[in-house]
Amino acid sequence: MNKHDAGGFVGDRPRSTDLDNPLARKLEHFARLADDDRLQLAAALSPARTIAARADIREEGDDPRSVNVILDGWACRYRQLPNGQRQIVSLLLPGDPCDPQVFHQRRVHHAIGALTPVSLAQIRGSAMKELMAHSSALEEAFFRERLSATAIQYEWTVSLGRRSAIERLAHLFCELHARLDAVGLADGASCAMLLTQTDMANALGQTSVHINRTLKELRDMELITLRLRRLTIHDHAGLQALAMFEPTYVMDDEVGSSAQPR
Amino acid sequence: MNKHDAGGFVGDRPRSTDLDNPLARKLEHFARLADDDRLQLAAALSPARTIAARADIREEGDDPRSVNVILDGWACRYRQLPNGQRQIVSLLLPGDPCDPQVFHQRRVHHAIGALTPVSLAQIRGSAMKELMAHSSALEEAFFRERLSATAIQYEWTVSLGRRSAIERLAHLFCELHARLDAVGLADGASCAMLLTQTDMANALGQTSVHINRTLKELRDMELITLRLRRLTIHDHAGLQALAMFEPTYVMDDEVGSSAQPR
DNA sequence: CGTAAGATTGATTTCGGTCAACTTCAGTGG
DNA sequence: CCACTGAAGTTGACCGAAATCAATCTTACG
Repeated sequence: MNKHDAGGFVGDRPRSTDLDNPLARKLEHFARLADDDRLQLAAALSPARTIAARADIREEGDDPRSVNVILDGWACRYRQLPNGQRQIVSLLLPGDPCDPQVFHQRRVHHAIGALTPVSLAQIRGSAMKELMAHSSALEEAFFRERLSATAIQYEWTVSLGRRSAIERLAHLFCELHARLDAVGLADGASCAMLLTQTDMANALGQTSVHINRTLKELRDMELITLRLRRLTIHDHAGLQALAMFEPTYVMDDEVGSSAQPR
Repeated sequence: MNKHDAGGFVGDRPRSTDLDNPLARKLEHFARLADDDRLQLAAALSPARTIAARADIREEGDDPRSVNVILDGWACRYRQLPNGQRQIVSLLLPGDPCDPQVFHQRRVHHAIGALTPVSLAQIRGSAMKELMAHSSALEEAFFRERLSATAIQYEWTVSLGRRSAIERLAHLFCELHARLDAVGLADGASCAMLLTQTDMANALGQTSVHINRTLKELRDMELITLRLRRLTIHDHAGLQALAMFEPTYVMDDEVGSSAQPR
């Protein structure tokens, strides 16, 4: 599973940067990649480093175009208001780039924090440019990945603005399941759910007390169960209808995702 | 509710694509442009077309990388939920690109609508690439423009999630004033305010009735006045403090904006 | 100058927040 | 192996900000 002369110089290649990383799996949804594309991509990923749960992810390098990619674990982009309130602005799952560009603005307006232990790899800006220049498939894939992230961000605005508590939570679960499914991390109707109720509250602009009650309501409606950090969706169609969730915006791909019942 | 398109082709005037367009003014904040950069930029802008107030802005071409730039008027990105509720996801002001890429996703998940009559110019994808290739200043400027738009989007999430009604409205006013100021459209402490109270409600996830009361409260606190589609900020520091507004995320530039008291 | 969109105001309701107590659970060390 | 600890989750009583419903009033403009 190892190859050199991948157009580069990279000598030693640790395990984490192998061909089957979550970023590659995700990009497959956005463009049909050639074997060589996957090779180049894997070669561009720096060795993984690990961040402890609840620690902030900080930039080290100085290259504003470089991209940190999550290989394992969950993280979030968040903002802490002067009055102490916290709002999670986006959730970052395996395969997601977590645009460290933000570290290059004058003042950091939102931080990136690990919600669980996180393993990260970096693609340098120069390597990124080369990837895009060499492969139009990769260029297309990265371009559409950005569109997808943006669409997800817009949909969060819609949730916070116009969805009720139960709709919001339902929508979050639909989104997370779809995103995890896209990188092969959903197991049929179930997937990991690594957020605490307080995290959910910080993401959905509510209190953990009310999340708890809403969760109970979703359980009582027999739409989901949530046990041992694992979410199971019993009635996918029902949950999506309640959430007014339209699955296509997450991936909007050619192939269609694997575990989308109904 | 939406009228049909304004047919386009209204009095094409190369005038609008002159050197002093709002996009150029905005980009100046992000990188120091040479005369030649401004020239190239102006040349890349297609003749302006006009969209009627309350009409949707639709894509015509087929080039996913092309960018529509607002030259005059206000628009918004919005989403209409199946239950009829409307949420404005972002506001688009003169100088803002309104990423028509969205029209190239399978299903359009959010539309772009004119809030006032809008005049638009387009930069083709190929022209865009050339601009970036020829001038690293323009490349830098467009790159940072994207960062800024993203930061604004994140801040909306924070507003909807964690700010109270009056804080939200105050924050919106601070943001709009800063953005208009950056393209030379603020006049000291005052600027145009082309949103109806219903628009504000749709942007801030509230009802127009409550916007009205909140507006009154802001007036009573002598922070602002709003008359004849014009906003005047009487106590900039007070408004910013109330909104927990941190001006730098909007532009975060070298030069600093012109009308930022204190 | 008539009309419709927008703005204003009051009365009432409701969803979600606040406060507070209590339980469960995972991990740690004696 | 159990006792202790702190974080996470659960539940109840009460409160309050914003929604809803409804009735004007004002303004822009054809």
